[in-house]
Amino acid sequence: MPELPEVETIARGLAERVTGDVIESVWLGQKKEPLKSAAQEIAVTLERSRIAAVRRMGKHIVFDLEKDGEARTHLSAQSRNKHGVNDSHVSQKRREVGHPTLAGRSARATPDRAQWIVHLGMTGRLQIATPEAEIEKHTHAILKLVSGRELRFVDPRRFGRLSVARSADFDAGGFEPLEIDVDRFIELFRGRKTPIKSALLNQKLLRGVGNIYADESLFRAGIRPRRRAATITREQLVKLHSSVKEVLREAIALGGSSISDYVDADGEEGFFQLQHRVYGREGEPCLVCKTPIKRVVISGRSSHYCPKCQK
DNA sequence: ACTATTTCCTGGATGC
DNA sequence: TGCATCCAGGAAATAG
Repeated sequence: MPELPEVETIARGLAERVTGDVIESVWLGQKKEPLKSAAQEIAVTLERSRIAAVRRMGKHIVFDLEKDGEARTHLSAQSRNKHGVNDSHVSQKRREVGHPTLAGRSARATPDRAQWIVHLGMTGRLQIATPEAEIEKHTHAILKLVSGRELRFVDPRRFGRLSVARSADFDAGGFEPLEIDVDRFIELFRGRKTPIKSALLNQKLLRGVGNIYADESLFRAGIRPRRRAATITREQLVKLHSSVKEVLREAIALGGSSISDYVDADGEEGFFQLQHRVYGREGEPCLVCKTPIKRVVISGRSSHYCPKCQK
């Protein structure tokens, strides 16, 4: 399940491989769940755009896109044609038609900017493939790249989401856990009656922390997941602030946690699952005190902790 | 304004 | 072996 460290790993891998490439055409599947923006809007925004950068925001992967004046000329021609999404593979010849006039180019010297936002949900994957490679079941989007490769979005459980941001930059909400300072961090939890575990999972507060890293952070900070956020001392929150950052940094360094079928952009597994101290260790001895690790459900999520080390 | 619960999804694991 | 049931969980929707 991709959380911040896994998404960071994937985004870095993709950045290495597709930055500078141009999206030639887009195919989107029939299933509607994976599409948060309208299919046509996604296709039109992506087609003929250059991938200027790939980065992570919370658990989202953000592709920064640029479209020059020439591309826009073709784009508007295509929009008028009202092609169905599944016909949106753009033919070679149309790509070569015409040249922008000098006037047209100077009038639009700044490239159009947009963003393609991908949330992987539970089982989403972005794979780089050759056109010959077999199309996997549950493939919901295929981007043909000018380099000749394809970028494919595969997601069996369809919890993942694709969207585009055009008029304004994408707002992922919340603070980046690796950037927030300790005072702001403490402020996030003031007056909150919700269990600290739930607060850590709330993306409007911190973006990117998921179930694994919430449990691991709370263990390192010695705080039980059910503790009401507002009752936690300043001192403990200072500890939690550093624990969250420590866990995330270590996980990123190891390429994330491969729990079920998570692999990075190169198909490589991460290794942080070997460092888990509580997550997935119900009944096993605490690595510090040997007390069996407990598992409880908090707001529908399994939560693991050591009843002796965490108060 | 908050907080808690339900819902969406499929595949793998489990049980009989 | 086959078939039904359960479980994983992020975030939006719904309810309180």
